[in-house]
Amino acid sequence: MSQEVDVLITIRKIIRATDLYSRQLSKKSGLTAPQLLVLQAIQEMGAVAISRLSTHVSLSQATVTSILDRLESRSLVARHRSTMDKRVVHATLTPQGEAMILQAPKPLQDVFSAAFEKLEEWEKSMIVASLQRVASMMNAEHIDASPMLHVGIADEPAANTDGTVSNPVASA
Amino acid sequence: MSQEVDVLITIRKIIRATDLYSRQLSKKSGLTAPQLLVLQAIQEMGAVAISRLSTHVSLSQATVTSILDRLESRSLVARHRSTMDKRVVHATLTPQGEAMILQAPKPLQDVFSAAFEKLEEWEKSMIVASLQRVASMMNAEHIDASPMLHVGIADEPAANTDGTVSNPVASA
DNA sequence: ATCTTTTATTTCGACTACTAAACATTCACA
DNA sequence: TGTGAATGTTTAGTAGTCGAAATAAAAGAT
Repeated sequence: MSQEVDVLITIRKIIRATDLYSRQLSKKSGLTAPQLLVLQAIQEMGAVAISRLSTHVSLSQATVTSILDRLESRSLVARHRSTMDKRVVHATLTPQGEAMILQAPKPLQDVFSAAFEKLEEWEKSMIVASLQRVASMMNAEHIDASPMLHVGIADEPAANTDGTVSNPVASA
Repeated sequence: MSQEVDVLITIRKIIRATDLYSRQLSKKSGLTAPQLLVLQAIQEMGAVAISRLSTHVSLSQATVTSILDRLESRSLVARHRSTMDKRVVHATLTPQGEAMILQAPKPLQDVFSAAFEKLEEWEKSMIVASLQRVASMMNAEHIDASPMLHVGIADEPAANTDGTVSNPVASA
């Protein structure tokens, strides 16, 4: 079987495993993977604008907003409108948020983390590099670039004529 | 930032790219990736029970049901209750469904393949190996381990040969 | 024959995720 | 200074996704 197919199948598995893990995480700690990811990003970056946050975690602003809604309703994060620029909203961790993050499982399942940590440095780097390569190959500009050449219906050019992804988060 | 987090974030990017591609597909052809996948499966398998369908496309029955709802509301597929066993529902393509499938683009494969093919052999191998490494580290048996349904599968001969969590409906 | 278990599908609730559009502000510049 | 473009966030609407619970029907057991 071809390597391309291997790649796609494997990606499918990873996506599925990630999703299942997220549900499992949620059952255990009350936080889904994206919620935890956002929480950690805030911890890392301090009071941070939503837009920076969304870029950092590779989710659209709208998605981050809805994740923050849930986190805020549970008092794990707080929003503060910036006084400098009143368009901007900064997210911060509440003490409960800090506490939550400390006791929460690691972002990927413990087993994965443990396994990953044990790898040789070169292998970890290789994995990170490979994933990033795949991500960039699948990335919007590529997807957008040669988009539906094979389509039967190619009635119009790519979604965005300017060639960018039309999302507010901008390229990754 | 830790490599572990890099891995997570990169996976998110890959998931996102996949999703974006599906939306783009939907704009062009009116079908999202999962819808197309289901449609193709029906074409391939003829009048097919929902459960067989869901196994085939690796989605839960609940998910397939909701996808079918949309396809049915657009008259692309039809459901027929089996007369043999009245619990069973068979899905079939309507003529419109057949027509749709003929002019629909292929799923992600082609786009990705185009980029992938251009890589050096060593790089392709590296990517495949890395992805598989990740998938196996995230593997179903680990994920399946804690939820609560590790019924008898504790030291089982592994979940599935393909590494996916066997259909939740079937297991347990 | 009836009661119980198993199997097939749908419904429900929750979450992630996106785009597009609505708002609110700020900025640029005539 | 005023107006229109740009920027940051939220809202609205649609999909996909799952597990769990609800139905419905068939099979098995007593």
